[in-house]
Amino acid sequence: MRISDVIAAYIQERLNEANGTMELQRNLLAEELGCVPSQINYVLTSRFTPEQGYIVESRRGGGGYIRISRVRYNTASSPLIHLVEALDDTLEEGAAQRLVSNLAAREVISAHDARLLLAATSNRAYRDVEPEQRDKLRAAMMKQLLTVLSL
Amino acid sequence: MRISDVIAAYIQERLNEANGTMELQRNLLAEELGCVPSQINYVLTSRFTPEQGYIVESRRGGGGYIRISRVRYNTASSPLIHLVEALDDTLEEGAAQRLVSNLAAREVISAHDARLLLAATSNRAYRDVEPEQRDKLRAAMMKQLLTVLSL
DNA sequence: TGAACTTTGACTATCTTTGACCTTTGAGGT
DNA sequence: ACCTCAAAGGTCAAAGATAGTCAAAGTTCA
Repeated sequence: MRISDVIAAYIQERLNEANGTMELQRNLLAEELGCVPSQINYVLTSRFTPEQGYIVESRRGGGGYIRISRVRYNTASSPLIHLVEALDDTLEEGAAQRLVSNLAAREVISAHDARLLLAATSNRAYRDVEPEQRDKLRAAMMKQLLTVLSL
Repeated sequence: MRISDVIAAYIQERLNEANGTMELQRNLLAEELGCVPSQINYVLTSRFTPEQGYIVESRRGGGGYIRISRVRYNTASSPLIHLVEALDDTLEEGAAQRLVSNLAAREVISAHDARLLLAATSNRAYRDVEPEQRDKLRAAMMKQLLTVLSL
């Protein structure tokens, strides 16, 4: 198993326990999990982005910390609407996969719909599209589908 | 026996053992079976396509993998399988719409899934794709999605 | 014998891990 | 108040680990 996944799982776990917000000390956690400190940053930038519904704040110096919070979606207005607006107009395959897994993990979409979204945004369906156009197509596709799901 | 057949047989075997879904590591398998890694791709693209009832997903980089799933051939979903096999590799927007409506009317797919399929195969999402490529993309997309629906 | 299928390998794309070097901040001494 | 500096965290690029693409060369078969 990738060490990145271990780190991500650890953070998720603590977010669950603590009602959606947690703090950690980078060097301590790195030592505990047996990785270099900057790997924590890698995990944060690749899997806990605003696009995926997380806010990361931090502070350096003595008593420094990294705070991670899950954005709370109030169920009144569909979180998907905001997400669609926030999405860039280009989306890489890996980013799409992470986004979908995240929505499924947070039960914003069903596992069934997640499979469809994954298939619809995978490069496998895009063989006849110029590689330079794929990320734009993927973004447009994702927005279309999320919009349908938000109705 | 062709090496491609050996690879295909190996995958089938493991799919049988494992209830229709398996993961492999390309380089490891290539070494084990004594072929170049790209030959695995050849086998996957020639014999494990949606037309033949398979979904292939993968991930590169450290901890990468290739996951192959076979659709279930239960009677409820078999109309979809036959349909995917029969579909041409080009599909116009109107034809896609009629196809989806028809499937929904016959209750082969749910109204919910029908809305997603329509969105995913509508020209609205295809703005960045060369017009000449759109019908091929639409066909590939339809096949991927119908295959996922029959999983 | 020509079209279709298979085999290979060089090159590319993507994701992860690591480490050297940089910046910020609070604490304590003066 | 001001200075200094150790204790955080941040950045970035290189190296490592996988998988994907493509076209040339070889093989098979109707």
